[in-house]
Amino acid sequence: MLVDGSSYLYRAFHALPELRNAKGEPTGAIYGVLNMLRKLSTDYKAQARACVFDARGKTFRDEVYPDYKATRSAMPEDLSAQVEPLLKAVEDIGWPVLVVDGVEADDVIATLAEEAKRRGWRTVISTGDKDLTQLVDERTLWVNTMSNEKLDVAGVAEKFGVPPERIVDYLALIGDQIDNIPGVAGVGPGYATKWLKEYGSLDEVILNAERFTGTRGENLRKSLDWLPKARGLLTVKRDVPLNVTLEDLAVRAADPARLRSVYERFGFKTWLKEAENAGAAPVEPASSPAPKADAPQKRPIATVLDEPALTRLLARLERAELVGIETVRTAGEPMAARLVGLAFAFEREAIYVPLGHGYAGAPAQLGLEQVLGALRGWLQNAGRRKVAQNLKLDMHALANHGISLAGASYDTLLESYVLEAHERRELGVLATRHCGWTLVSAEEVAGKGASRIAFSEVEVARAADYAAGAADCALALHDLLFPRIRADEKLDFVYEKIEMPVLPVLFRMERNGVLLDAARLEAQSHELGKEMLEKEQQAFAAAGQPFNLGSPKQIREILFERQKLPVRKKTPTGEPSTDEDVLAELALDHPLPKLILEVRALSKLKSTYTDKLPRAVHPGTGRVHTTYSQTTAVTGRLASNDPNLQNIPIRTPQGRRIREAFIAPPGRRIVSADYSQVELRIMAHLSGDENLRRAFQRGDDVHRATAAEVFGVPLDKVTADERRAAKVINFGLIYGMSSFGVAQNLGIERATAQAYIDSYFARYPGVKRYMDQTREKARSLGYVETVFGRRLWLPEMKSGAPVRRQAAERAAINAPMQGTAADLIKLAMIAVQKRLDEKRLKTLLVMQVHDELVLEVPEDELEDVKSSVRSLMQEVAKLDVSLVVDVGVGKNWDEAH
DNA sequence: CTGCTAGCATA
DNA sequence: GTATGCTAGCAGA
Repeated sequence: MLVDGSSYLYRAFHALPELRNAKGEPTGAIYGVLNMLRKLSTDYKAQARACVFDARGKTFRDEVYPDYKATRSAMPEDLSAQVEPLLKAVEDIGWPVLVVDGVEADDVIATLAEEAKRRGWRTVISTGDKDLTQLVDERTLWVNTMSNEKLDVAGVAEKFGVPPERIVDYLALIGDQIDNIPGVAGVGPGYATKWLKEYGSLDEVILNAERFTGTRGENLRKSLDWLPKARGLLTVKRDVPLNVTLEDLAVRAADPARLRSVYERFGFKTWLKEAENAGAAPVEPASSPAPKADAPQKRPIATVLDEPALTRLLARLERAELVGIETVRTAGEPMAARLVGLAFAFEREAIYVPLGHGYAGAPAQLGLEQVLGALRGWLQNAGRRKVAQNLKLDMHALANHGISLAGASYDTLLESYVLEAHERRELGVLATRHCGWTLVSAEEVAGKGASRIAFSEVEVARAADYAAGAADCALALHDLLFPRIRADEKLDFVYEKIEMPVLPVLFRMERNGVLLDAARLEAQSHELGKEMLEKEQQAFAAAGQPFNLGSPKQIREILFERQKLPVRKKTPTGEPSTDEDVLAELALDHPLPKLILEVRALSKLKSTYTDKLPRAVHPGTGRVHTTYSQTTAVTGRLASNDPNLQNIPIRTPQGRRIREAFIAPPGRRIVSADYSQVELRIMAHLSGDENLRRAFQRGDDVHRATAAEVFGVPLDKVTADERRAAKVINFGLIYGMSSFGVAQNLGIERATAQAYIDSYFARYPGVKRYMDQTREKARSLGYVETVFGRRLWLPEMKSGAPVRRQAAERAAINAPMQGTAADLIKLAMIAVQKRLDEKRLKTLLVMQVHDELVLEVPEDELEDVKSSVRSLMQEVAKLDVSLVVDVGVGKNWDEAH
């Protein structure tokens, strides 16, 4: 029995929830690997066994291939902290540990397997790594103890389409992402199998390389020199020198005292109890949940199909202190969703109420109207508190049926966002990470992509597992996450005073939508189309042939291969770039790049905006309803999608015309209120820099003021170029700039850019100090904060890869400014909506674009709204620098600017 | 049909 | 240099 401990170490670390013992030391990976070994001990009765780990440092593969594993990132701290304790623990539970200097676990395993083979023994190799299937033969079995997959010779042939002795050929063709060994570009498992079946072996494929057609054939020919090397790297060594024999690995009984002390040390309570029962108890199977001290229990699921059950449900809902809810909805936009079922979790039970399952053989269900009629009072009662994952979606689904959800007190999506903005937070992911649960996913019950079925077609029992499980999980997650927020004054403020209160404001904005002049956009589409056609013809003439202007690949061929224009930069995949910067530069000397740029600009406007926006108009309301994501941007900003209303063009006159189509209905006006230079003002506040604060207090044009300081000229003598350079520097500061970026942006030498930056920091020493402190804080604490205490974690600050680390440093500089601005406008939105409600105004908030609020205002409310929105936004917080808001009014969004 | 890349719109 | 979302093209399966 040969176990690849290293492969399980990584997989266990990532697959299991974040376990810790009482001392707070991470134990998840240790638990996972020990669990694996325990399971193997019961599944197989071996006479010799070993658990093998990779040694640190270089191996022969690094010698022959310097890029080996070069793309692998450093081991996370929580994992590396577990390695040494794990090695000891494995020994303590009675498994010999092998770590051989300069040799990878794979090669040690292969060498021992070879020795066993010589002796005629049968061998089981347990690993998560498919590469080792190359060792499978009549007497050698490959098993993955995590997934329970077992492969013998026939199994390997079936899974990969090639026998074990061809696995290295197969792997060489595909390549290995993890170990940074390239294969043939464009060849995946499908083609690798096909080729090896046709030609028999990699050597034959290489010999017949000329016969392969197309891009894939060309790629194969490019890889001819490399493929044998790749195969060499992927072939395990079966003859490494070892100073152990199979006799040394003979299985011995574990020492009960050592077992107990291991389990005790790591807090594996179930195992400890079992070990204390003198080894008589059976070994716990691998599939049992992690022994997490405070892991919640899943609630049993029941389904409500008749009136008495509904009556009982309602009575219990009315008594429950807090209820987890989940709506099952038809797919598509939130505004169009219809209810298919409702789930509730409280006390010791999770309940599913199917409403619209209509497949053949579906059980008789209560009517939608009947159920909503019965539950309406509870759903709309603000005193009955609810929690859900992504409440806004449930609010929309219910609103579509005329129900206004009240008492929506907690949202686990927002709780995770406040606590761990940098982590993933799909419900299933949260369930695993925090509860150690595996949830039934929507994909599992309804399928995905084209084969997805409507929830109304899903079996009631399966939908119940899914929906009641989700409601249950929301309640359980809340119990775990909310106390962590309450315990931290800053996070409590962000959750209670910003995120939860802005949620209903966003909901209202989404339902309000914005009125669109679709006919106007369609007319613009038509014009843009005509213009594009003309430019396209000119481009074809300049190229001497027609080509697809939307294809960077074809543009590359025309410009760099046929016309031999110089390659200015490469894309991340190594192809010559044809982006705007490159084409703009080439356009100085050649006609074609300019035409391509012009067509691109037109095509972007047409395809993304004038063609698409009219189709986004909701048939019921005649307006466009975006969805704001409150938990996408790690900095605290909102994101807008379906459609994105936060990237409507403004810079070019042609683009601006699209804003003319965002209109107010008769008798109303569009009002736009935007914060002026808000991020720079926040920087002035955060840094306390006197010079910068003074510029804002005096009401100076801040870019002009910066130019005067940096270039040492009087304010009224600043040239346009100097102001432009100062503006680039100011923005650069917000983004954690480098001299390289500034130089590129201004088209100047790097040294000159550096001189500007030095001069800036000399004139604004407070800013310099602030930047240094922020970097230092991010490094030492691992996070940065906004003025209001929103926290952004930056795990990559400690990355061993300089590029990643520097990117994290720039994010650390930017996040407090971008994030504080996001906090400010969210607070302002809450205040504005509150006032609209209190004064019973008919004004609607219709859009938010990061530093701008857009409202639709009845003419008789204009004066009131203009002044009150301005003052609410300006007074939303007292910073050391005053906030300035510009307000504009118009019949459309463009005029309002 | 699905997922990725290149490119580009916003603050 | 920060933070996003969307589209067309294209290759893989």
